[in-house]
Amino acid sequence: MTTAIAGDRADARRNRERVLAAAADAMADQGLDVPLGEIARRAGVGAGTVYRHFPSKQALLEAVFARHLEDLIASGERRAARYAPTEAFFGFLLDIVELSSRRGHICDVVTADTSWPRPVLTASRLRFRQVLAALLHAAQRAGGVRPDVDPEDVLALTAGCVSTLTARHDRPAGLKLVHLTLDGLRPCTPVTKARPFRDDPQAPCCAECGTGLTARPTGRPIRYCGPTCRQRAHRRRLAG
Amino acid sequence: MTTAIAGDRADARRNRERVLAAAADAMADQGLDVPLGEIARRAGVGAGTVYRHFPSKQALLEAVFARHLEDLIASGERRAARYAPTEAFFGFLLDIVELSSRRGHICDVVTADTSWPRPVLTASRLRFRQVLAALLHAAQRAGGVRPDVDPEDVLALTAGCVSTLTARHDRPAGLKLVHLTLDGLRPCTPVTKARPFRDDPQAPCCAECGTGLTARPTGRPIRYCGPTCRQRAHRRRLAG
Amino acid sequence: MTTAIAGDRADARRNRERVLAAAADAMADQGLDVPLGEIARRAGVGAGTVYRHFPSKQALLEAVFARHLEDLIASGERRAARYAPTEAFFGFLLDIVELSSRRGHICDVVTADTSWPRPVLTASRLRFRQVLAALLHAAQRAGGVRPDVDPEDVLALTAGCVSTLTARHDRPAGLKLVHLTLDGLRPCTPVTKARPFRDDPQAPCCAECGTGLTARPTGRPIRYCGPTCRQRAHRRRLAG
Amino acid sequence: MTTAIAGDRADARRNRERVLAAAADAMADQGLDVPLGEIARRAGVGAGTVYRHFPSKQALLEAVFARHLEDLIASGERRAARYAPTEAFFGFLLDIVELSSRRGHICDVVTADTSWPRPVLTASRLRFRQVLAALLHAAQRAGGVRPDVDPEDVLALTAGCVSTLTARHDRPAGLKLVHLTLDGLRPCTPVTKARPFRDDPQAPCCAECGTGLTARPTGRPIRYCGPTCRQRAHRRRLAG
DNA sequence: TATGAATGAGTCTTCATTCAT
DNA sequence: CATGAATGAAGACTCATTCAT
Repeated sequence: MTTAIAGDRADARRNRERVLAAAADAMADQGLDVPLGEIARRAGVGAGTVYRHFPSKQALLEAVFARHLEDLIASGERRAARYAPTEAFFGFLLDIVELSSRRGHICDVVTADTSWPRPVLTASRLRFRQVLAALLHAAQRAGGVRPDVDPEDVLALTAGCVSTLTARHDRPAGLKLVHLTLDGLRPCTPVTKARPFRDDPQAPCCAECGTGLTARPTGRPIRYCGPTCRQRAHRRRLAG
Repeated sequence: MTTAIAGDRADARRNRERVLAAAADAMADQGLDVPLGEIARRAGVGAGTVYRHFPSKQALLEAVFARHLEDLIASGERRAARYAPTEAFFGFLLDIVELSSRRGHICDVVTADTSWPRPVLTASRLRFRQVLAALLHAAQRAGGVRPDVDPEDVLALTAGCVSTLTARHDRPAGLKLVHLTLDGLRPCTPVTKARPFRDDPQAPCCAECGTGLTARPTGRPIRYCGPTCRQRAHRRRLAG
Repeated sequence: MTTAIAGDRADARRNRERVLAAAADAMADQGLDVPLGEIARRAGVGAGTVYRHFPSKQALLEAVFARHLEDLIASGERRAARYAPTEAFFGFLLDIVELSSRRGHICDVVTADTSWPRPVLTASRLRFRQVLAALLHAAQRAGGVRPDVDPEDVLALTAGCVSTLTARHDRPAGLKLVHLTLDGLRPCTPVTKARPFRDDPQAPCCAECGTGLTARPTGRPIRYCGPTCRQRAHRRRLAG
Repeated sequence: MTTAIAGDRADARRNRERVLAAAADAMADQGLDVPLGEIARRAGVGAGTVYRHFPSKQALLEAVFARHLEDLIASGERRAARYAPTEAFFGFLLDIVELSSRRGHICDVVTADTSWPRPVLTASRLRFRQVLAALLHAAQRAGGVRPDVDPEDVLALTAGCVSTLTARHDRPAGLKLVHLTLDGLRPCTPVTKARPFRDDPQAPCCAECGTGLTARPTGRPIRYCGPTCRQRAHRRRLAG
């Protein structure tokens, strides 16, 4: 009896694995809307077998996500164990980008906090957050990462990197951009300031550098914050 | 009479606008898979009316995208006309991020070149690319942007920023990250180097700094690239 | 006022004609399921105008049919007025076949008595029947048509001819068949007898000529009705 | 998994049969435009089940047609095996008329060669043609059928017979007409000649017998081909 | 037990008909 | 008054889920 059950269990586990792998592939190829029948077909099992292992399609997708998160967690733990903090942190982020972009649409889960209602993912997600936070804080203590970013920042930025890498079909070029982005987390990077349009009457600003301007009492509208910018604009006009 | 497209009557134009707006809203709320009936319901019209104005759901989505692109183009042209090159360029990117993230899933279109087979979008997309390229090149000539990025890079990075902003539900924090990312386009930012795992047998590297290592003939595995890194790791272990 | 109304009437009549003609064309091209909008498009009017002239699509189709019937009636009356009875009768049938097959699916109406519920057609149909019956009876009195056929027979046969002509894409060949068929209405053509399968136990018949057979009391099954047929079958077997 | 076709399980085969039968019935009752849902309802299954067995409505109709053709083929082969050539040939035609008219609109398929684009029917159609041609040629060799008809002629004529039988709601009367028509295929039947209208200026002909007339140099229009016809017309006028 | 057949609600799309312009 | 835009009830088809084999 025991042996028979054990045999069944092995069989079931094998099927479960095949379904999970097929689902991950199918989702990467065709998006999250891939029909369940397609997943079953790729796994070489019947639709009923998929339902034997996962109570709904939703649950299957969550299992795929959880599996992905576990891969990331494992990667983070390896990085933490074997590298200096800063190296481990950035290496982990690159791992996330790499693994997530390869898996297509699955990457969303890394950041999605509220979009999946079921609590199945909670455990994996929590551990993932802990690993990320630990690596981040260690790197910050080591001085390799700006102190004013929190784990949410990092997560959002990483999601952006996955998007960047996916958008840039030229893979080396994409990676270059990812590195560019991640370097923004290192200390001492200046921050671009957003500026309103110059002609916005509610917020006049220098036409050259965008500095906010205060209207003169004379009423004549001013265009530049000072002679420096006026001169610079003049030179540009000459250069045409 | 297969799907005659509506003409220019006042009520028809009004309905067309309502449908477009409702579609943009619905897509932002529920994704590109939003049922057409939901769009019709939001617009307060019948399903048939949607089809009178757009011959298929696909065409409706494309029209929404094209409209979005045209908004971006207009924004870019305003920036180009009224700002110094570098200001205009970064302002345009922030506009894109701003407008696209508000519109949810529509942002994909900014980067998607080949994913939409129909040529409806071609014209808008082309002009968008031209505007972006012009702003980029002007900013590069002005010395405000690294010379080694091309329009594709910028587009991919911008897509990443949209993703970042969407992922970070805290809006000011998200904008901070976006600025961080865009600053990577300014000159003189160093690039993070990706490194393989230290224990990868095919590519051993220093456990502290990641520098590639060459195995010694003695066979004893080495862990650090030199005494400096060994000492640094030691101090970290003491602190840990 | 009167002039204005007269002008309107002329205009309306013109539109009514255009719609009728467009409907006939469209039905010939695309079948009875042609969308009403397509008819309006071909007529160069709006859908509303079609409804101004015909209260429903059904009514429009019936008007087309009635028009077709009136064409046939006119043809029949010309034949009756100008030809000898037998000539007139067969000429009329050929006219029906000709006109109906040219008009595609409309031909059904010639025979359809009960399929169209509305009484709009009744008047035209009645007159058509009268014309046909008059021509038939005259031809029968003249000895040119078998006396044992009635108008229903003729109508059914004519419908068959339309079908034959439509089925045979080679037009001259189709006409040859039509003539072949119509000649069956002339006097003295023998009638093919339908026969059950020889091996049908309920109705044994001669394997050569199909004559019904009576089982012999001996029980040995018989195959031929007599020596003549047996010999004929034998010769055929030799000829192989 | 787009419309996986059902396999060979007992229940699946049973359902497939029920769907086919229901489709044939429904098509006979309501025409080819019968809603698929109606077919499903008659078969006592869900709409999805119909799609499991037939990938589209089109495919279902084709399957019904193919089934019909196969019935006809079987009938033709039985006729060929058990009857003398001429008997077999006419018996086959009567079988076709019988089976097709019972099945309503399906009869079209017998003649339709090019109207169904998909090649599903090709095999059945080809065999049907072969059976028909074989029977025809054998009957022609046996002297029972005019040598100047080809299989296309026969097919077109048979389609006409189906139409005739359908049009004549009185079944025995309809069969009488069918026999009348088919006898036209037997040797030595004269062919009705079509004649233009007498008053057609381009083709003047005798008002009594239709023979073409040549205008006299005197210019006075002539009405009859000779004194015989003139006298005959005179007598008719007296009788009229 | 695993399979895959059956289900039926939901989606896109068409089109006869009505009605505002 | 003619136009053509709006309507909404079907219809074909898909697919997550259940259940018989």
